[in-house]
Parts: sequence; structure tokens; C-alpha cells
Amino acid sequence: MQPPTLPPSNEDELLRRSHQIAGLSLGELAHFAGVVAPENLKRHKGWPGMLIERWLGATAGSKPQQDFPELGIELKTIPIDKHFSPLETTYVCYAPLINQPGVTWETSNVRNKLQRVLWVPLEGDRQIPLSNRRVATAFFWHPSAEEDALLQKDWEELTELITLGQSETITARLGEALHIRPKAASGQVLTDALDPDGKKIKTRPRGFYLRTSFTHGLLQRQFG
DNA sequence: TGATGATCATAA
DNA sequence: TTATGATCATCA
Repeated sequence: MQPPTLPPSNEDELLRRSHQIAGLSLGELAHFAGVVAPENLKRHKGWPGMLIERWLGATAGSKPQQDFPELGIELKTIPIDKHFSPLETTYVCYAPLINQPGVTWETSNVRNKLQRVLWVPLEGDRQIPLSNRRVATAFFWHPSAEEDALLQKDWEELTELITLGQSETITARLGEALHIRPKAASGQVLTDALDPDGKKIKTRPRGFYLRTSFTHGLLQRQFG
């Protein structure tokens, strides 16, 4: 068993690949891929996600687009507990703090990313050694009309605050399903934003994240 | 104990 | 610096 060398040519092939690794542990997948699993994730936070990317044939690299652009599909791993409940929020994408003119919910990066997602749940309990954590059965998700409306409402509220130069007042408490939190290598990293007078200021980079209450719903629908 | 704010690694 | 892959760690 070894990772594919080519991206999947269609949705069925992608789903088949994800089901072929279901039930296997991260240690097994690392071994078959010829890489060494780290002891823990303290200094390797994105490691499971990148390992799964390899196994599904996603092209590595950091592009502000979906993982499978030809298929219009975004790949997300999500750590879960024994009840299939999410253990962490889900990073969606970078939050631009200098507004792009003319961007609406329909054309936003958030909506583009979430339009169609292949969720790959992984055992994430910190008591389980990293190599022993198993991959669960992946599934496709598309926002329902209600979910889309909810995400749109949050996105528009948060985006308006950014537009009004209120980036500094945004806290992770805002947003019912989608919220904004810092996203950087450290607190020293700074990027441009605008203050209420339209003057440029430096602030910590932010990202959009899905709350666990939102992803919990998706997982419950899938696994009961 | 869960959520918020902080942080780690890497690529281009 | 802007992004990607996210989880860690602290505190209410």
C-alpha cells in the first residue's frame, strides 16, 4: 500500500481513496508513505492534515484555493473524540483585513472553500498516542440552505466590522457558526489593517474558523 | 472543561 | 508577508 502519485480524476475516486485508508492508524499511513510520525503534535500541528493530503493525492502547497480545484472540493481533517464530537475548531481560510472591493458572500473565499468539503475525521484524543490514532470514514458535505444562510450572516457581520475599521474590536465571541481568531506563527507577526479613520495600522493576522458547535452538527448527521 | 487567544511548521 | 496545514495552552 502506498500513496497515489496523481490527483483523483473525479469525486468517486477521491471518496474511494478516503475509504481505503479508513480504519488505518496515522502510524501505519506514515510508515507506508515512508515518513516518520512525530511523537506528538506540539511542534507538528499540521502533520495529520498534510499526511492525509498525500494519501488522497492533493497537490501540496499553500494556495488560497480548494485542495482539489478541478473537482471543486476542499479537504478538511477534523479531530474527534470517541463520540464523534469535534475536539477543535476548523480553520477555514485567512481573513483579509484590508477589504477587497466588491467581494460579497457569494464570491468570498470562505464560501468558496466550504461549498463542498470532504471531511476526514481522525481520532484526536490526546491520550491516544499519535501513531495509534485511526482515520474514520470520510464523507462529503455541502452546506444546506440554512447552514449557508447562517454562515453568510456571520461572514457579513464580521466583514462589515473589518470594513468599518473595527478589526481590533473583533473577538472570537462574535459569530454563531463562523468566527475570527488570530492566525500566525506568533504574536510578533503583524499585518496591515485599517482603523476607524481609515488609517493603516498593524495588527495580528486573523483567520476564519468554524465553531465546534457547527461541525458537531455535521458529524452527528453523518454518524448519528 | 470548553472556548478564546496564542502558537508551531512550512512554502513561495 | 500571505497563505496553507492546524492544535496548544491558558483562564474564565
